[in-house]
Amino acid sequence: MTATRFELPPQYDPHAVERPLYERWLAAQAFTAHVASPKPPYVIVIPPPNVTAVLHMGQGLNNVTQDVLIRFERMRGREALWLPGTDHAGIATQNVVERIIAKEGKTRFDLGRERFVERVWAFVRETGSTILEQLKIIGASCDWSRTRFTLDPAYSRAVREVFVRLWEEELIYRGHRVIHWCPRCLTSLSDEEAEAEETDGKLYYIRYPVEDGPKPYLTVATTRPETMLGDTAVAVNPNDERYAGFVGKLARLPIVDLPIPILADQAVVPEFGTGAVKVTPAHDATDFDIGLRHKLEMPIVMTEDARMEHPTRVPPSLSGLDRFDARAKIVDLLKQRGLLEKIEPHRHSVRHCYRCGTVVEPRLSDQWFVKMKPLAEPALEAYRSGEIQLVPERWGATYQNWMENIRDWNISRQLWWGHRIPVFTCTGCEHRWADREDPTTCPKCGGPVEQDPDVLDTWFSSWLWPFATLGWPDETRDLKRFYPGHTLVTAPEILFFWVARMIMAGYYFRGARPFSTVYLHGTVRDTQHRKMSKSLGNGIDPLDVVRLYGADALRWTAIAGVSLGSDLILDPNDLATTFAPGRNFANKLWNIGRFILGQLPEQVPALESLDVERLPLADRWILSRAQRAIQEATASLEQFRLDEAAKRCFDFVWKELADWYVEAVKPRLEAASRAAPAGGPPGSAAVAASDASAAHSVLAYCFDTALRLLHPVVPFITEELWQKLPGREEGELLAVAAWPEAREALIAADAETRFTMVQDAISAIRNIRAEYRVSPKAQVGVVVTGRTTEARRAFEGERETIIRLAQIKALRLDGRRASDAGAHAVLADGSEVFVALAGAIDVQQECRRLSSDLTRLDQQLAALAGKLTNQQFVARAPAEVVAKEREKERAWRDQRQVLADKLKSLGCS
RNA sequence: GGGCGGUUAGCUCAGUUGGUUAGAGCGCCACGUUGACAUCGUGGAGGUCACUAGUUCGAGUCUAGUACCGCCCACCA
Repeated sequence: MTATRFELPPQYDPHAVERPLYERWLAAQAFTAHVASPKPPYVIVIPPPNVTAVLHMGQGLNNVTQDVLIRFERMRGREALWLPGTDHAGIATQNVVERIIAKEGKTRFDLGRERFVERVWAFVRETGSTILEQLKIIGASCDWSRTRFTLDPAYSRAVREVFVRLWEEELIYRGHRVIHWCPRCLTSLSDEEAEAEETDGKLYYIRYPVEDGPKPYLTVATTRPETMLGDTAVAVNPNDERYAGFVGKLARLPIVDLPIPILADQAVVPEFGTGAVKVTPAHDATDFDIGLRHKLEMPIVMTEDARMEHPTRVPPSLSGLDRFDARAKIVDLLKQRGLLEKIEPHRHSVRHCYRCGTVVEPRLSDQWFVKMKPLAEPALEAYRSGEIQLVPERWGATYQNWMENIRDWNISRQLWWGHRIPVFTCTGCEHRWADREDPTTCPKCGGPVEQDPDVLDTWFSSWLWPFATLGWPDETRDLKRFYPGHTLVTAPEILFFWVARMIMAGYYFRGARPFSTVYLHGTVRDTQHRKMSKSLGNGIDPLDVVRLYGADALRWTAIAGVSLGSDLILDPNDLATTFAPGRNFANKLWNIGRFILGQLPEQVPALESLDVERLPLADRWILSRAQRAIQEATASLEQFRLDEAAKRCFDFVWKELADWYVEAVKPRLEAASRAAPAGGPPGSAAVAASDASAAHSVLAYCFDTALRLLHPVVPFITEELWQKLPGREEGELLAVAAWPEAREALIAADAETRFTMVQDAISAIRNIRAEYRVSPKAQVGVVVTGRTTEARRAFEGERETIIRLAQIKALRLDGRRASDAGAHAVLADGSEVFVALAGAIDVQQECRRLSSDLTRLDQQLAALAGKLTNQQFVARAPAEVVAKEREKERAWRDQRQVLADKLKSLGCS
């Protein structure tokens, strides 16, 4: 925006200022953290978005929250580092590129591993910076000079180092067990990556014929009939007397037509289903354990993409069928043979792949696991001792529960995109080891070596983010200066995936917490409280919001619209309403700025040069309110109550500065501009000028303070306006300016009380005018009678304010009035307001008004009297509470008296 | 099955250790363009704080239970 401060347009135009300002911040390196600076550090590492991601509202909320915190701490004088970057996101990214080449009619197997990975790299190089650029658009003050990617060579070295260390410490092992397998992504998943979802399914009761048993068959219940092709036993609980006679006999597995043992195992719950369960060791984790205990065979009867296949167990008619088609067909076959007893509806949880939603298939395979118990202990202790705090605190129980019941982590993925597992096997002597370098020959026998084909779980690299981004394992200057970090801001969804594991890695590899506070914000939802998602089509594109209403409006809604830990509810069908508060506020701020900047001379005297004690009441009031705003906003930010901080600043700017102070000070400013050229009575010009000059100081100070306080939430508009304040030096930036400090000397409780009386008087007059429908143009006469000396002084001091804000012609403060034709009001302290309305007044209406006030007061007084005559209350309540109630009663009685007198004098019945 | 959260104005939500007449934004009604702002101003209407019982001098706030909504965890197949 090139306009000078005297010719700003009446509407704030975010597009004209945002990009140039961001460029300016970058050019000034305002967001760059310095290793050599003497300031105490404050570090946030970004939750790295997927490298292929485009910004969505959840990330908008996440990043704006981080930006508020980092900007606040930067202004407070800390060496603030917000470290940005992206995650290679193994499965997700591989899926994206697989979809792209699918359009060319190819699969990754057509390309081969090397060419496919090259293809992914090309894609990442092309699109990988998209989301980072989008973060700039919403104003994120990241230190872009430190941007990291989890597949950077340096970062990959850290991943490899961690793997090898864990290997050396024997915390990594090869496990042969049933894991979660995604038949679409063709990879194994960790327990966390297989999301349970309640589903309405069916429970099939199937009869397995029994040879020489007490009965000719045994009925088992299953939700997955197709797995029966892999059954190698039937199990019952050892204490289940119903089946005692069956244990040790053989059942005939239908369709496959094989004999399988009936055995007893503790894992079987007698109450569920029939109490007899089919055992499929290769396709069910519990059955696998049973299989181990009873040394059963464990045939795998499905292909990796979940089609039925087995040389002897799958009959030709089922071979090659998808598992769900096979299920239907098997159910038919059982029906035909009279072996299907019944089908019951059954609600149970089914696990799905967290990346593609496919139903996960439990599958027996060999994978690499990390032993987690040794890692979890310090992480658990960190929470218990308070070294790491969760905000809101209630997530602590969830964290603790997970840590206490932690299970080993399957870290191998059958993918191509990611960190290849650095395990090597000699094809000669079968020696197997993990290596920091790529070996060409076996160190034992010199034979040829093969590397493990799998890659590591993406989270196995991101759990190192707080230190691998700073150069670990090297003891870099960055690492020494910026580790440990401070605040981690994220959604609870990745508490286990990422946060818990970062804490474990931090203690294990660095011996120190990665951060001291975990701030967990809510989820972005639509008005039906559904999570915003691409598939539901209920999302809001943050960039659309920026285009329509500006980045600050987006930020305002994301911060002021959501309290600590709660979800952010937005209406995707009504962006205008959703983001209007932020846009309106920005515009208000802009116009307050327009007015104030237009008033200020080039040289504004510093506040320090004023004798605060002698300032007009309104000035002392607003200066005091500014201190409160500073104190309260700062305290709220320190407690992560960002919405409270934002709203407190909003109220200061709009409800206090604009609605009252600016209006109160206008007469003085006008008087000065009138007096200056012509001159009135001797000396009046000088007085007016000095009054105005003081007002300039107060205005400049309050506005400057407001801009500083609001900058973390709405950085663009505040910077733009701040730049236009007089006295700005070349190159000065609000982004790195000092956070305001409250000054005790400016706090004036008495001024606040007295100005409140003035506000009450004005409101009372306005109320009467509205109620009697007095035209705004009608300049009525008003008499205000202060009850106390204090009140009278206040009204006298702000006489001009009352006249102006209540739109009145004549104001008397001596209690004398021309007639009784008018409307009355009684203020909280018993002061009286009389508005002369000769002609317009309707005595009946006035009576009704006053009596209804009286009735209300009487009701309140009655309730209060009940309280005060209650001996229990007087005896048990704290003395100050009782005193407060007594004081209240006195004030209400005064008000009542005044009202009653009025009614009497008006002759109301 | 276990654990956690929510239920306050038409809508979205505040209400921090129990203590003024329960608040805000948006929406609604009335009036109004006075040179900062109609993306505005002034005034107003609107709430038995989900329900029940309890603790207490006093409960939106604490306790127990009920109902509905949501989230997390869990090897009952």
